[in-house]
Amino acid sequence: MRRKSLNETQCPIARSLECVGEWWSLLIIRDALHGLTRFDEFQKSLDIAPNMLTRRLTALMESGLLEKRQYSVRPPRYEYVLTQRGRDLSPVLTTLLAWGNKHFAPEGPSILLADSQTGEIAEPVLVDKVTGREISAQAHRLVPGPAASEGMIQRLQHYQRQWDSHATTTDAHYHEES
Amino acid sequence: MRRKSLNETQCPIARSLECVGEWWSLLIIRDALHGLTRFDEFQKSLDIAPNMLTRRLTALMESGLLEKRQYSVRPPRYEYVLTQRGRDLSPVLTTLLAWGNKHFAPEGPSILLADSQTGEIAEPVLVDKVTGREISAQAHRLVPGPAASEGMIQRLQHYQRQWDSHATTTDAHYHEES
DNA sequence: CAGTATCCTGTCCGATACTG
DNA sequence: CAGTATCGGACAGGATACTG
Repeated sequence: MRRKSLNETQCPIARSLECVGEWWSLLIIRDALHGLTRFDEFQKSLDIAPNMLTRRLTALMESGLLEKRQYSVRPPRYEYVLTQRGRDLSPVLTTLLAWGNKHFAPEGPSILLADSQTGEIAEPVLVDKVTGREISAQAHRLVPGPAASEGMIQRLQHYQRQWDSHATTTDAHYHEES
Repeated sequence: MRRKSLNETQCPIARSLECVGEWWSLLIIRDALHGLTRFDEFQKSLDIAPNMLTRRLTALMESGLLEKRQYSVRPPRYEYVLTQRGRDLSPVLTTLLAWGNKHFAPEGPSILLADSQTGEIAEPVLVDKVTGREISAQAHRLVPGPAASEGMIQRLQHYQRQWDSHATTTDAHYHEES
């Protein structure tokens, strides 16, 4: 395949990007999460060339994020629906949305998340379901899982050392940036 | 620029992807979050061609995710450190990690997130900081923010209709139409 | 060590034309 | 409406050589 280094990588982030790294992928998933299912809905919404859309849809199906379903026999018509795997990308898109709102919306956000019942604006935060505490670089760290290879363990140890020294040496100027 | 449709888009997800859509970007940020700062640390960790690394680092600096800082005068040496904007990508990477663990680790995850104090495995979930409830497609929806254009409002209304019909046809029990 | 300078290939992506 | 076929351009990404 294209990037040999990744096939050897067990890094789940790299593996995830293998699926949704291409530019349109996440936007298609975004629209699918919004309920779009048909070819021309996607095309109009994304303003994407039809051949590109075909390619991306095919790739997403091969990755198991979308399923093609026939909804009409005559004429034969298909719709593209999210699998569970695709739906599970929702938190990724939500955090991406929050990040974009925070950093690329000088005149205020144009899209916000709201509670369906109360209508109140929601503020998405990542927390540890076990302890309820907010996930942070200080309070959490990465550890090797059951399937970690020897190389991965080394890598994580290396990271840990890097982070330790980084944290102690650069803590000072963290606070002086606005 | 390359994708004219996106410059017109106010979608914060699209704007975010404008920054980190390229393939290496998020992996570099991942390593930077782990404490890597120097050119050759990145290069060894990512196994990336040096010219590509230069290009990506430059792009990330132009997007305001990284800063170049001189840490030695003679010989002149620079390090690449995350800005606040770059550090704020951490939740995105964490959710991506969780997604990868869930869907692309048949023999179990190779990397997990753990509580630094207790060592307990953490389970990242996205919740609404206001209500404390978990963010879900059923309990939350997207609404136009203060800077939403007329087109964006239309778009969100369109999404809402799509989602309603989708929800009622596929999961009738979720939502009684009022 | 920390990159820069070239050159090359793959492919992402767009535009257009066409089909059942 | 729901795509497929074909062509071409831009650029991400790779390999290699070279520099202070």
